[in-house]
Amino acid sequence: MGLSGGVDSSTVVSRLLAEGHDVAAATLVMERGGVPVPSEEALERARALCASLGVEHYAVDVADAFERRVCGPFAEAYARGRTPSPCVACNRFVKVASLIDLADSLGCDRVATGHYVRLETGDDGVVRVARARDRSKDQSYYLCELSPSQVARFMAPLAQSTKDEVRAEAKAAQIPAANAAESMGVCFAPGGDYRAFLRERRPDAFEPGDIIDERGQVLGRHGGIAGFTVGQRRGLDIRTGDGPWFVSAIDPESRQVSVGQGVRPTCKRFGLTRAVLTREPAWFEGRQLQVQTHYRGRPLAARIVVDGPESVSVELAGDGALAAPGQTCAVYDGDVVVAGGTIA
RNA sequence: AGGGGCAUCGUCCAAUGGUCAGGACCCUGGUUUUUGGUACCAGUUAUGGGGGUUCGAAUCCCUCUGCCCCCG
Repeated sequence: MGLSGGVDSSTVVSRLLAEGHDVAAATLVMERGGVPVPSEEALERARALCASLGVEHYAVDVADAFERRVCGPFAEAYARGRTPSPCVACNRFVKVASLIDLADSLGCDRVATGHYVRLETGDDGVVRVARARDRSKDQSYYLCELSPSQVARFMAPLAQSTKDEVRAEAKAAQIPAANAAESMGVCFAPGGDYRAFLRERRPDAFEPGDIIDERGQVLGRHGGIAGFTVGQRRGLDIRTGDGPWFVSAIDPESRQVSVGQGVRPTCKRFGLTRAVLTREPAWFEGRQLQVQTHYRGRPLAARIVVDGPESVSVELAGDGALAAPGQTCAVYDGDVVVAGGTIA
């Protein structure tokens, strides 16, 4: 059981116990810039909770994996003019991966977290991640790149719960974290300031460059490509007075940020790399599915063509979507995640 | 050293002589959010200077300054 020390995971521990499971809890810890993540308080809450419940608790240092699978790629992506989705990578390569490793060493069958997702068994007998009953908290997007073998061992005790129910349950069970604040922002950048983190690690991504329109006209200067994302509007400081401008492309070689005027730049089609598929390629053929290019994004009707083992093409049926290279795109069949990948 | 035109938020524009000079973009802040962005909400900033007419001037008159255009 992954126990961060927050409300959700704390509630999951007591719930699993109540259901009669033999539970061991693990808090994944690391140090970022001299600051412990999660906080000392959260770790202490987790320890205290386990002590009071009689649950074994482990603090697992995941600093190495986090650096290699999340932080490193995060900085690298920005330096290449892309916009990474660190939480998706973290869930797959750090959180769930570490928990499974620990489960193996302890002889545990399954791993659980406090994610708001549901698990659904398909007509082919394969278990997949699906949207939580509480749609407003649904985190299936963040778990869309879990491998099938990971999902097979995954448990999602909060699948049917709402946040309010969890808070009430935590309160009733006298869990100290009941009133803890929601986490937000990148966990590894102090104060959530990812740009300060990047500036220190990749100063080259903060070299000034030109802001140009589609005809190559220079409209302004910028303070580094790491400050921009395709689709971004604010921060360009373009004062033509005739409508907003949006970032349409970022070129790391020339350090040029291209912008277009008027409406948000949307893509009708784009490719996914490092895609994780939970269906056979043939299954996708001609099938009407939905894609989501942001955690809070609306699912959009689309077709998927599998081009290779980890490569697919997405073709939107409607007006297109804001698709920033480097971001995660989740593919749904209704409520069920059938694929996930990185926007090319 | 002829003639004509224009000067309003940071930018681009609006305002029959009459409510706190309006909007868009930018910017700032907030909401939302286990990424970045988007979206939504809110907010700051202006009548080039000086005179005059009028109860009242962004608006009419004079002048200074600065731009633009046409003809020499």
